[in-house]
Amino acid sequence: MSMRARRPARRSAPPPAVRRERYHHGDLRRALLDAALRLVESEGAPALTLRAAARLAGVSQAAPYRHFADKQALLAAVAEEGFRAMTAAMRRAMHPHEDEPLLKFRALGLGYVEFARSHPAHFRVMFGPELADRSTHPALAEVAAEAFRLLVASIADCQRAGFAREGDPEDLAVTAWSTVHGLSALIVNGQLGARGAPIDELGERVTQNLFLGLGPRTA
Amino acid sequence: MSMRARRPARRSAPPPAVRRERYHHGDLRRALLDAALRLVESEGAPALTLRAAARLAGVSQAAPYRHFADKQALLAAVAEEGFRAMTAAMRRAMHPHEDEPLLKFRALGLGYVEFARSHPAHFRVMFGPELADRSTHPALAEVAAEAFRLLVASIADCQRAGFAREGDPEDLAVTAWSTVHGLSALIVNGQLGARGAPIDELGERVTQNLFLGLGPRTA
DNA sequence: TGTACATCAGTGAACGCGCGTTCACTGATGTAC
DNA sequence: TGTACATCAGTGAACGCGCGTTCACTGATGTAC
Repeated sequence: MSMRARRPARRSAPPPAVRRERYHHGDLRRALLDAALRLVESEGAPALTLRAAARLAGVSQAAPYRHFADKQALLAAVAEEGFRAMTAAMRRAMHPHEDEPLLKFRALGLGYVEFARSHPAHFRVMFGPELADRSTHPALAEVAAEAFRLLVASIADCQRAGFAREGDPEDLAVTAWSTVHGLSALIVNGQLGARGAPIDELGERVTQNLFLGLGPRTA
Repeated sequence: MSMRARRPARRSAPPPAVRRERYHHGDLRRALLDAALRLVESEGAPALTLRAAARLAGVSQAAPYRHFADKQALLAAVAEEGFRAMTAAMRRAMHPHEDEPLLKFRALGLGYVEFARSHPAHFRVMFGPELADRSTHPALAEVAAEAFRLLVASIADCQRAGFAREGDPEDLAVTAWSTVHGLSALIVNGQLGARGAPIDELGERVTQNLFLGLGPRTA
């Protein structure tokens, strides 16, 4: 017997999604996703299991299968949320620099690193090997592509303003992405521990170098 | 009863490490490490378990505990081997360019990326979150530090030759490291799949950009 | 407005699995005498 | 050279665990009439 009280339904429209004394959840998919995010953030990626998410959402361990085909599907949904949050964070960071393409570009990079720093496990899920094949997760592929487009556009802006050297912006974008992604990965996995500069400054310094590096060549 | 034949010992010195019809292995530590490397390379990091390594080495599942305190210790040993191999690969790549600091530097970067490309799972173990805390694995910390020193020295060479701009070489090294590490991570985790340039060329292009970027500023 | 019923989101129990680790043990080694 | 014995690298069985997934089921919903 369950410890959950069984009360008669009170209305037929979905509830405010807070009550959980009912047989039907209302929005279990959303609740599972939130639980999964909480798990990833607080316990790390390996703690993200279907069973743990169900537990945290207060439903039976078989319930998630009504909303996610399998574990990968939940993982992909978590990554998708991650890309959305990251893109939003980068946009927020860029916003104050609307008229200065180079500062805007740098803010984007700092936003990327800052997102990784504050959501390390989430970052790992987003870029981890489990989801390397995105062909089965088109929604994930799309949000990831959108983040990349933001970067390419920012570089193209710099080029138009004469602040970045010529060339295929996608090409420069891969370099810039590599730099901020690498810094993020190194920080997140503790590889820069005892290195001279405090972590806070690394983002500044590295993006500063990157920013110098992408400038137009005078030679 | 074991299916292994029991024969009387034939000599007391350690055997050529190939025979395995004896009760004592001879160099089980080495054999377990080799098994672990094989597992990581062929099945990926999650396949690396103490039991699987024991199986592959042909010993009981409890045997590894005579040589590794726990699973982390085996993992750390695998990562250590990885750093050694990577450093060796980079040195090999740099060798032909002994007198051209900038080419040498670039070869180092390409060597890094190439190592990651050809040993993706090993690369993940080396930089993964499981081993983020190296304080308990001093040997691992040392080989990792050596790789970083190689990079710093290469940058200092470039500066001395006037091919790289001024500044703390460690600072520039973190930028360069971020770039090659990021590119490696993105490639290894399949994030650059459909992107324009074939993977082969990405290393060339990105290191070329990096290389331009670190050059002395004329402005 | 009232009711039969199809739909489907949940339940709870079970499956088989492989893992890390511990334990008391035994076989082989090599050293002290 | 021969032997007793301490050492220790292996064995094999077992522990408890949590996982993904499946199954037959039941309770609630909301629609057709």
